[in-house]
Amino acid sequence: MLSERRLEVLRAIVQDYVGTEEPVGSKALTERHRLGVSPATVRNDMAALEDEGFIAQPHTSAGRIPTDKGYRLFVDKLAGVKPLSSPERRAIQNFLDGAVDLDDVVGRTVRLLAQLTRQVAVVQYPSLTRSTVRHVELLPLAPARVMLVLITDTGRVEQRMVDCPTPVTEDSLADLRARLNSRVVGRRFADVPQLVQDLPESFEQEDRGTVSIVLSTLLETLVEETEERLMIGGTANLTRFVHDFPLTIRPVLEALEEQVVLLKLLGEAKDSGMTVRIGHENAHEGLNATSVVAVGYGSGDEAVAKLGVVGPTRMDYPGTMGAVRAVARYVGQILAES
Amino acid sequence: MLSERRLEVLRAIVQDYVGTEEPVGSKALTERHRLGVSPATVRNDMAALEDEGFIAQPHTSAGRIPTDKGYRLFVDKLAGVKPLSSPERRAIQNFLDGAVDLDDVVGRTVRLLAQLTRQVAVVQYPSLTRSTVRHVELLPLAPARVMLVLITDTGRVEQRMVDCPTPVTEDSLADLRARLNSRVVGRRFADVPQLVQDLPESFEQEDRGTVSIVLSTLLETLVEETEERLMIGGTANLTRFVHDFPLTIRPVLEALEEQVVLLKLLGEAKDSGMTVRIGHENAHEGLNATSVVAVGYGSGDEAVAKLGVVGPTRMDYPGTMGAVRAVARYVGQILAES
DNA sequence: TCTGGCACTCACCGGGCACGAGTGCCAGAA
DNA sequence: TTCTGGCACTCGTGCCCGGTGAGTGCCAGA
Repeated sequence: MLSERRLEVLRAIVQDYVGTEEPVGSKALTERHRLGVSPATVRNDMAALEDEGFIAQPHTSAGRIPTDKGYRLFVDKLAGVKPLSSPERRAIQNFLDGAVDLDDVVGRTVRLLAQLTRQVAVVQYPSLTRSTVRHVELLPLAPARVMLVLITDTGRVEQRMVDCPTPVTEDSLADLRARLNSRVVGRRFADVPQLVQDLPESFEQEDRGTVSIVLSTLLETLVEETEERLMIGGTANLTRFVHDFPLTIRPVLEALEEQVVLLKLLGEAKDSGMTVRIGHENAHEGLNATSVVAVGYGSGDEAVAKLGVVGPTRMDYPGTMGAVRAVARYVGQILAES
Repeated sequence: MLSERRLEVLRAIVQDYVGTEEPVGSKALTERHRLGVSPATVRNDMAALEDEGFIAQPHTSAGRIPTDKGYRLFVDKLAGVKPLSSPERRAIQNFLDGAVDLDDVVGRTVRLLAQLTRQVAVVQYPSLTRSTVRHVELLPLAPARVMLVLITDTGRVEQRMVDCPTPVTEDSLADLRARLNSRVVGRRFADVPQLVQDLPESFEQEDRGTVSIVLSTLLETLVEETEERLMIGGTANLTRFVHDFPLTIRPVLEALEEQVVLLKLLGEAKDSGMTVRIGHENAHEGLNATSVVAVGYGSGDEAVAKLGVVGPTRMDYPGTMGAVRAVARYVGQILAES
């Protein structure tokens, strides 16, 4: 087991490296931190830490930098979550309070998170499957054409065109609308399929074609939209470290463009509590030099979606985690209010 | 005025430079193009072109590269628009045909354009002000709470919450819905304000409060949403030239993150026909090293929005213009069908 | 007006060299 | 046993320097 002081040395190395972006040597370390021992002692500790795989040397006559394993230990044992200052908290609230609709909430959240952490921010739209139905609307556009509009409790709206096999009257449409809503309003999306299962049977023969096609479109929408949407921002922050890995930036940008990858990334995060994935812990190759800090957010106790940031493994973990957690909380509040 | 051959030399320089990304000298030029004259002659022509400001030398003993002015002349006089191959056209159509809703159309368009041009693609959502109303829906959510849903002929849906001063009955809401729709369906958004101007007067005193707040919310939505939405993609393509301007990439990413800047950029493009803005012709400083190729698209003759690409001034103009034009046409068709 | 020749410029490349940060090891002190 | 100071060693970085070659401008002659 590592002694108390060796852990302290690791913490100091991580902190210095995050700050300076340069390998840190034994002498500099004793000068900047009150370790109470000489550089020679620190060197011995460093050798031990290197044996254990927590730090590494880029080349022989250079200082040490933390490895992924080193950051992992730092995050798990050595670092807390740094709470935001109260001016920062006020700023978050003010900024988010101005949002007019869901798109706006998500957009503002992304910008906010990118600005606070100075990294790339990713925010998932509230998931349909975990949301509840606020309203289903059926609009007659033409005799045999209906628009299906789905509204969630989180304010999200989805619409689909439905071509009916036979012309539908305003009356039977109103009937369907009423019966449909009475069954599904307030229920979770995941439960909708079985709630409407027997609905066609209760209609006249002539309307059943229309009813079942409307229902199947509704169910399709649920399935299709389960592949969630998300928004990203702050990609310009990637250029902050372009000087030491100009070639690392490309795979990251590519990964960020693939929603599938990002959704998987957020999906891997735990539902509650914060998840930190460091370097090679990320399955996607392009993100092997980055860390992801993600957390679920929601209007109530339960997470309806996730948000987080993507940055270099060499990031300020306590600060980033603090910002991510704070933003998630405030977004949850905003959603609960609307 | 420049002689025919000098223009030919300029064209050759632009083509070679776009291909190789390296300053092009007189000797290489005569070897790769059948100009029918010696390097010495070309040198004289180059000197003349440099005097006129069409090309420049990065440093004394190097070849020439085109200036913004040189590219401008190339685009205006020397380059055509390169039509796509028919496999490419088929691929576009197949890819766009699979779209299920407006978001999907725009998303696919962005990816397509980024892939075809290997540059950053920007697609504006169909504008509200130039669209027509397909339907306005009013949904009672609570006794004094109504959701306003606005549907455009291009498939776009906007919704707003309305808090009414007094509880509204289902009947009076239906009445308002019917009268509202009879006035505005099929009309252009820009005309809506004056079409509904006198509507409150025709209602009973007790409902006027509700009517006017619904209308004002509707009008607000029109104004707010005039600041359009857009989608971008292909930012990973920026890294293709990271080797010669690693520091240029940052301002570009920053500019791309500001929707306002992009909207202005597209807004400056002509409504019809293609617009090419080269280097310093772009007002925004961050984009001084990039060119923007933009064009309007729409379901009919008229443009409802714009799309385009952002790339280095050293881009394949004929090919890019061809791709942008083709994609715009197909998107227009898709929108017209839905 | 074009061409070949010629002198000149200057970015780029590779080698050699000094510098210095950082290391590992060891003997002696606490 | 643990820490400390000293010392030799490594090696990346920055700098200078000369050679090379692509490219130029100019000029005299066709």
